[in-house]
Amino acid sequence: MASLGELERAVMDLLWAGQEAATANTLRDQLARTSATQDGPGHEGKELAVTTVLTVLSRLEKKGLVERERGTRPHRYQAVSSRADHTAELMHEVLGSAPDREAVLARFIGSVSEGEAETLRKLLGHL
Amino acid sequence: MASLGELERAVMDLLWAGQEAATANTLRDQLARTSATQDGPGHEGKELAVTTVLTVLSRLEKKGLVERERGTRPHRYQAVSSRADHTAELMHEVLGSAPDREAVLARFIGSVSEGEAETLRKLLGHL
DNA sequence: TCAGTTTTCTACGCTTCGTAGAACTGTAAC
DNA sequence: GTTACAGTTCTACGAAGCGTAGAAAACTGA
Repeated sequence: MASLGELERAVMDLLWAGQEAATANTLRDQLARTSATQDGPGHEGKELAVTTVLTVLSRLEKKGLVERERGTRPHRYQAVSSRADHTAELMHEVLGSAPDREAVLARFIGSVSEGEAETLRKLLGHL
Repeated sequence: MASLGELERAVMDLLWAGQEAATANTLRDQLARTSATQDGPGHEGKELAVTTVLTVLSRLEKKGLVERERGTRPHRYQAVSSRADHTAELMHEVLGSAPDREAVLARFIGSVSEGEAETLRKLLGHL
């Protein structure tokens, strides 16, 4: 249950980018703005209904990616884990499903940039 | 377009396991047998229709995971790349979607077993 | 209590996947 | 070369996931 839809991902990106918990309305506005800027001029930002955003947030909550404060009246939503954590977890998930983990790691390392290889060496150094 | 359904995955597992190209019928039989043994006794193997297997193979072909020899009359199907290659590619895909690649790698390395860390060190050594 | 805001319920259309019948096609034997 | 059969493609349906949002319910401030 790892894959996200397009809008779900867009919402997660916003939650991961912002450091504070956000309300559905805030997110709705940000979605309008970001899609307007990123998709270039002429492609006006999607004016989503707030209910749409709320539905998506509920689904993300059910998936365990988002948690909400139910106390405050406009509920505030935030990502459960950082994007980096989440992505790393995904990578482990992908890797975990393989019986030949070492072979996978070999292939993986084989196609990593030199800069990243260096990063990895450093990270592995102090273990 | 990375995720596979349950049956699609089962078929890929068979294609990855066998070294030779297989026909739809062969796969149908293997599916019946493997699900019988793996799921324990009492759970009889799924007797799928051959058309079902063919449909799945077509879909896998469209996804670029499988290729078939159209020359021979019972078409023969085989995985385009090894499971290890495929999995490693998936990992790169997951990683590639992140703007903070180094942070992801750090988290990833952080939760790798010591044995695998050793493997990684060796792999990174001779680059 | 009332009006406005926020959340939940319900729903519809689209796509993917498991599943397979129906129809078509190639092949081998007669 | 016509026929019978194995193999392949076409078409389709039901379930689930996702984008989308209206309608209804719940809440809050006045």
